Amino acid sequence: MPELPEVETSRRGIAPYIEGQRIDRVVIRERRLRWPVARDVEDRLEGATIDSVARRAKYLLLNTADGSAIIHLGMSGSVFIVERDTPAALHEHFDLELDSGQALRFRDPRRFGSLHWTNDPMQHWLIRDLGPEPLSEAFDGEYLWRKSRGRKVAVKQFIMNAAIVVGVGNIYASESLFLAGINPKRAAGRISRQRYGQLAAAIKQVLAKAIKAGGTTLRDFYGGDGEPGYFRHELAVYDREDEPCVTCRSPVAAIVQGQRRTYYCKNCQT
DNA sequence: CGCGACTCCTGCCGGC
DNA sequence: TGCCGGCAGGAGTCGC
Repeated sequence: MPELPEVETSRRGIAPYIEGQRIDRVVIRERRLRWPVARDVEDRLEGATIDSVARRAKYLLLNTADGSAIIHLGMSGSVFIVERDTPAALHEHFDLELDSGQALRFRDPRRFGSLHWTNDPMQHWLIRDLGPEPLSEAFDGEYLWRKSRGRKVAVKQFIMNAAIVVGVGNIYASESLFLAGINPKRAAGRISRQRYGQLAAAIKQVLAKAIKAGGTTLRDFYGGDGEPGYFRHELAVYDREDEPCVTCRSPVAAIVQGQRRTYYCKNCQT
C-alpha cells in the first residue's frame, strides 16, 4: 500500500480537482471495506462542499464545514479523478460526484481501505491516538530515544508502530534503517540517543525524497494525477534481495520480522 | 502494558 | 498449459 509518500502524492494529485467543489451525489457500489461503510455517509456528504484535502498519517481527510470524510487506502487502494459518467470497473467501490462534472473515484481490490464520516477528525478513534507526523518538528531523535527506553521490540517494528510515529510502512522502514546504518533486528531500547538522531533524520530524508518522486510504484500505485511514483528507482534495499548493496556491493539480505519482509545490508547496518 | 500472531481480501507470480 | 502455494505497500484485535 500506499505509505505516507503515496498518500501525500494522492492528496496533492486530487486536491486541485476537488477543493472548492460541492459533492452532488455519493455512489457506493461496495460497502464491505475494512469497516462497513456507514449507512449515513451519503447523507452527510451530499450537498457538502470540500473546503480542503488534508492528510494525517496515511489517512486522507476531505474537510467540509460540518466535518470530514476519512479515506484510508489500505494495501491496494487508490483515488483518482474521472469524468462523472465513466463506467466503474471491478473494485472501484465508490465515487464522490462533484459539481464540476467529475468524480473522485476509490479503487481497492483487497478492500483493506475504508471510508468514514466524522464531525471532528482529530478526535476520531482511528486518528486520536496516533504518534507524531515524521516530517514535523515534534519528531526527532530525542523523541524516538525517549519512547524506546525499555522496549525490546526490533527497531524496524518500532518505527512501523503508528503509536510511535505515523506513515512509516514496510518500504520506508527498511530504506530509513539502511540510510541510518542501523540493523533492523536491533532491540529498540538498546539504541543510543545519537543513533536515533541519525534514524529520525534518515526517516525525514527518505520520506521527503519519496514525496518529491511521487511515491513508490511497485505494482499498481498511481497518484491522483494517474502517474506512477518514481521512487522505486531510488530504493537502496527494498525488494533487492541478493542484489549488490549500493555502498559495499555485498548482497542485500531479506528476513521476516513480524510477518513482514525486511531488507538490509548485513555489512553496512550494525 | 508490551509483544507476537492472526486476520481481513484479491491478484499475481513462480514452481511443478 | 494449468493449478497451487505463497506473498504483497496496513493495521486492528486478541491472547499471553
